[in-house]
Amino acid sequence: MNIYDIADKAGVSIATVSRVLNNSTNVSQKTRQKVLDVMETLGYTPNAFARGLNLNTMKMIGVLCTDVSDVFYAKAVSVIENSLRQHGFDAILCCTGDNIEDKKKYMNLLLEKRVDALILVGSTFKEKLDNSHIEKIASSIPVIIINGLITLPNTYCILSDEFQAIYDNVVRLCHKGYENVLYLYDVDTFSGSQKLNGYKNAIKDCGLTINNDLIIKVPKDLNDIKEALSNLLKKGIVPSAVLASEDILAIFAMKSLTEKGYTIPKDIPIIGFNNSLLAECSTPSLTSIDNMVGNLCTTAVTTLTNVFSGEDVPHKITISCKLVERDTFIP
Amino acid sequence: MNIYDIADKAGVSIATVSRVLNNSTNVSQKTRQKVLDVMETLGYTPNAFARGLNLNTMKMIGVLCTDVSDVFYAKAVSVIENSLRQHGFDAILCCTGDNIEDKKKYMNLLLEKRVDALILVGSTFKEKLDNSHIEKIASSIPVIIINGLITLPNTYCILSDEFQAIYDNVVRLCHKGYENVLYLYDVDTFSGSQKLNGYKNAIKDCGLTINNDLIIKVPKDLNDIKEALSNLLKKGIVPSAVLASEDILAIFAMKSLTEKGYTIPKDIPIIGFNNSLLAECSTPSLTSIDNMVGNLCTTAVTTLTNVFSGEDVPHKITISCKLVERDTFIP
DNA sequence: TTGAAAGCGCTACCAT
DNA sequence: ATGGTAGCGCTTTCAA
Repeated sequence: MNIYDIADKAGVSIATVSRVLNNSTNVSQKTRQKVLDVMETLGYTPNAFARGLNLNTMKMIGVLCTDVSDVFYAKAVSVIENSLRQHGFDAILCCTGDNIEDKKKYMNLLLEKRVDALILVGSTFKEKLDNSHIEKIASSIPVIIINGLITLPNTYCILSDEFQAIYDNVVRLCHKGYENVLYLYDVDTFSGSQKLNGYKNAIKDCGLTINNDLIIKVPKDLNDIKEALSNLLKKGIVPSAVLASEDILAIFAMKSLTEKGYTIPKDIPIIGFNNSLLAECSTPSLTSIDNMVGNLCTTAVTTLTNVFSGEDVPHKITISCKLVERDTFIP
Repeated sequence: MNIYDIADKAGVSIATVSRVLNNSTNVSQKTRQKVLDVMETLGYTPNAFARGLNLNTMKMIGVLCTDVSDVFYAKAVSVIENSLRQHGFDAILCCTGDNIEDKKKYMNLLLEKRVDALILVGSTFKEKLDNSHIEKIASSIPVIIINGLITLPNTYCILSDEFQAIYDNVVRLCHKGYENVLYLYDVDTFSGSQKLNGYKNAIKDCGLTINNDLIIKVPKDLNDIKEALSNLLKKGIVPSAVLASEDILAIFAMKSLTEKGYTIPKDIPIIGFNNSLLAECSTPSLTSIDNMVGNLCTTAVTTLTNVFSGEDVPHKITISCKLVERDTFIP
């Protein structure tokens, strides 16, 4: 069934039907109602492809992340999807995994689907790397990057100030006398390096020297973390506090240290990052830095709609984090 | 830029360009290469809307769930998206929330986008309720339902055998002497009632009587659960074991009971459901029933592709769960 | 206020 | 193997 059928039954032209469909003002109330009635009784649904072909948009946004099953990305995608919908957009989800070639491939697939924009969540693209590809995309549609920084025309970055958050908390720990702060992280994304820099700068600014044994890169796996901590302790190094780039790392560290006889937080306070559900579920519950993912994502969508409406939009917006106090560290 | 531009530059007709685009065999190797070269140098991207208008498909599937930020749905959506992509489909994500009117609205939006099928994850629709709406949709596109049961033409249900899983574990607990098994749940979805029935039937089949005080419906909130358990204990009822419809409920119950001086699992063993990351993160780690969400979702996608290729597909596929043993209950 | 008709960019059928 | 052309269902301009 199409616009012609409706026009026939209603005794008007397809132009009029189209006008009704698009809420055009130039239709008499009587005609409009007649057309609407016919649509209703026939159960007509406009064809979005034909519409898209004319308007060159189907109001769809491509949302890319490495993996929605990760709690952080899941929350982000959830908020993004809801905000987009409130603005009349659908979200095409694309979980790319870590491989950079796959990412490019998937971006191209989304481009072929003629999405109106791309939102990259926690892109693992680092500055200076592979910008050519993003550049090509940004030349045709806006690209919003959440927790990633790329300086190119038509790209907009929404960042949580992870550098500052880590910096502040390391400084705080140092000032409370915890000078051997162990830092755990797992990936070298933009976000990852921001955090790591926060740690390093804080250590320096506290007048301490960076001990590379206290900076451990380790996968999100309990056994790997147990092993890493065993090795550390074997070297005779006992961390005075632990800070992790993600809650799960902090929790696994807590489990490992508890197993080795340390009491958390009495012996070793621990701080996680993301303030995820995991933080609430662990025992003792995990003090964690909240990266304000909800804010980040709604800001991203607002930014996007502003771009669409031709407003002057800043290239970079930074949102501060906040510490959520629970049992593993009380400031 | 369109197919005409390519045809011009390559000195062929648009028909030939279209053939190259669609990998038709009736093109000489020489012509094909020439056209491909032109496409490459001009950076041509075919217009999916025009293509969709002709073929009446853009190879997109609507994926509905209440909320992707929930760990279970996140995992499900992740697997579904990946499987769909392997079959050349994109996933339009739609988080509906719990409101049934919203669900209907969103389903209609997806229909308007002319998706090729709908996958409902953990629908809260109950049998006999609101089938008319699904029926209408299923009359135009296939509807796959994960952990929900609706018997209608062109609907296909992929279920995890949650009834049996709960049943078996309650029976197991009873046989080990734990006769006052507390059952915690939070929602009355199809899935929810399957589990509850499993509990009730098991209690009966063990020759015990159902004690309604031991069946508690409570939100996924630590304080609510603390309060519910306090009330239970005040009545003088101490559960001999706890079974929960979701890991998070089990974990909060564990926290509450630990706080009240009980030792888990020595005093009270606990079993969760979903085998989520939370189970691994809690202390002690949570024994949990794995609902095989990965299997469920890949089966759903396979089922869908079979429907598309016109194969004879069963209306209902049930996949059994399995108990993953950790520290809170060792059978 | 309404209608006629020209696209939008592609696919697929029919010729050649 | 290639080209011509009629749609696909809609929006939008121009006329009336």
